Amino acid sequence: MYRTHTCGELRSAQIGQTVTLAGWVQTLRKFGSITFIDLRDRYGITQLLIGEELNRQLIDNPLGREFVIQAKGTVTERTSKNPQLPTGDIEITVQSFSILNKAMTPPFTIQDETDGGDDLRMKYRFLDLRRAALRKNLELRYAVNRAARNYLHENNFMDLETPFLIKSTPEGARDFVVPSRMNPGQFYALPQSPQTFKQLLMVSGYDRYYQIVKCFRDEDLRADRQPEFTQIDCEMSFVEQEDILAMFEGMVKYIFKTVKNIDYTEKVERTTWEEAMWQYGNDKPDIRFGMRLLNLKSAFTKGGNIVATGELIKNAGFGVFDNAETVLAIAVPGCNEYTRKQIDELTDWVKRPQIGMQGLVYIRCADDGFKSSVDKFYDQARLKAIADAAGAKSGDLILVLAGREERTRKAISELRLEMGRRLGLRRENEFKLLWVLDFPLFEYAEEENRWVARHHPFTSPKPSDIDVMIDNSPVIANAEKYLEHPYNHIKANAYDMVLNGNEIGGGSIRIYQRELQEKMFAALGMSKEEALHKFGFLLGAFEYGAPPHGGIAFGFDRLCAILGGSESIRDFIAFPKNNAGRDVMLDAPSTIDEKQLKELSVQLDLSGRDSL
RNA sequence: GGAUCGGUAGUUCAGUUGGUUAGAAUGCCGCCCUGUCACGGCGGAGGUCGCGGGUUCGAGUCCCGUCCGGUCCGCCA
Repeated sequence: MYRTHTCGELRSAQIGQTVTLAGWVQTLRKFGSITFIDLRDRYGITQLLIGEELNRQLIDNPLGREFVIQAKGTVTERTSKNPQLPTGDIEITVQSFSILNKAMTPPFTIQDETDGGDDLRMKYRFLDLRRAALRKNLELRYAVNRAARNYLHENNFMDLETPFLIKSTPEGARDFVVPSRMNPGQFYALPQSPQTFKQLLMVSGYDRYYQIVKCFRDEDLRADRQPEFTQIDCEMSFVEQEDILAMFEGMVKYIFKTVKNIDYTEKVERTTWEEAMWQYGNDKPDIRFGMRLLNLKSAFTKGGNIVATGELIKNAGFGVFDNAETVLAIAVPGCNEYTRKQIDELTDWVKRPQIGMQGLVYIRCADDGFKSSVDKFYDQARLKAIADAAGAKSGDLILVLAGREERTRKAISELRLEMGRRLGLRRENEFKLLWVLDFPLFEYAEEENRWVARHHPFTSPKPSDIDVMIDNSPVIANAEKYLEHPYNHIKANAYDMVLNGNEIGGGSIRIYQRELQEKMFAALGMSKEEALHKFGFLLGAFEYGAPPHGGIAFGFDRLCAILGGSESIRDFIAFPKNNAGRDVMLDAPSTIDEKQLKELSVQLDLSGRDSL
């Protein structure tokens, strides 16, 4: 037997017992004739005491960090206890020990505060994973996994596996492809999600399906995006949107309770996509704080009333505002004392290429009036009107951005998040859920001059919009005026769940009738033949009794990262890829040899590429 | 595809206006130490300053190119 106990479980209750432990040497502390060893495993750290006699063994067989050893000894009360360790009241007075395996000195310290950089830790991921910080992340991941499974199991969902080698359908993200040896010249694709399979399972009558499953997308990476990632993928039959929302806010609340012991009792807030864009400039707003947008150029709804804010800035001779497509403002609470330097710094912040604004207008609100960078153009009365419309109070600082519609909206949305962060309004241990509903069904793809599905092509339109879709041609006659095309206003039965400004899940009520699905494919510019070739199996299935159905998928890695209080999902994946999609430990991807290529009937053409 | 920051000891970093033998901390090695737990004390080893080219009497430092890594935009739910 290698061990009788783990390194995390012995307490003063076991004093006197003879035990055997096995683990890794975290640290050695030598004192002439005695040595202390912190022995570590997955469960914790226990101190070993090597006495005078045994200590001589260490001269011939010296120990080092990360050696794997086994030690037999007596659980003893410590003369000086360590309150920072759960096992800190006891130590093992070692009677005998043996080295199970030596270890090279690790390239970085295996401690909570490691001295290793990201790249190095990625290369030696197996060492990094020994650190308690990463271990806790993976434990949290497993806890979320179990909670989701428990909840879904209790609600009659069935975990059904779907294939990874499937058919490429170039809609949405780029596919990873796999050449087929037995079918020369042909390729499988790895699934971007099990979407069509779960819909087919609904047709088959498995009315509640789920899977915690890997999905693959060949797109550029981010801190919160990996080429292979895990989804909690779910689908239900005989449901309307309300049923799905209720079921899955239930799941997220259950995960909160089980994993974080948080009672999320309040109702999950809801907003429409349009409202979210108006109020936050963003379809995944962080609603832990207010600071909503004021549109100074066009009308907006306030308490059901349309307020024509355009009047607030008109006819003042300020060209920047007059010529801008849109002018958006936020009232930052308590910041009217920002110095010139601080405002200059903010101005530089919005001028960075990632934000891309030309400048920043400010209005300081104080009891004795307003002070702004546009005093030349706007008198006190008008500044007050703007401040009132923005809901600014004395002591606030109003920040205004002007420019092209989309860019300015994105910029003010980023600025709002940045100010929220600076003011500490994005509290790490506060969790706020939000449903964003009624997404547009289509999105205009400029390069292709056609409509693309905003969610995916299986999403159903709102019932009231079905006729709009049926009765109108998707053809965009005038690309300049795509905004006015009826398709631009069609809303989908699609919903996203947003947590603290992160999209954690999204789904829709699906199309389940062949005719409407065909219309959808046609709207996306697909010919009948093409649709049949790509999705004939699904269209066919819809003719054999497809039930109404819908579903949702949660980004599992991202959910774990947020619950763990981290921005980066890499720390919650055992073996992640780096920024360039490489596994630096395996050094993958890599070239394959000629023989393999030949078997696959694949020829490489790397002309025009800088390197392999 | 683009922007931006970084690459100096095993590791994390400092290195001023271009100027002697490139530093610190930590890790590693050796000696001392019976109560430490970030142990302590003394000593030591350890560098192609990512790579290539250029400017200069002289380059870690300036310029050009390139590779690698982080973050972001585009892309992607």
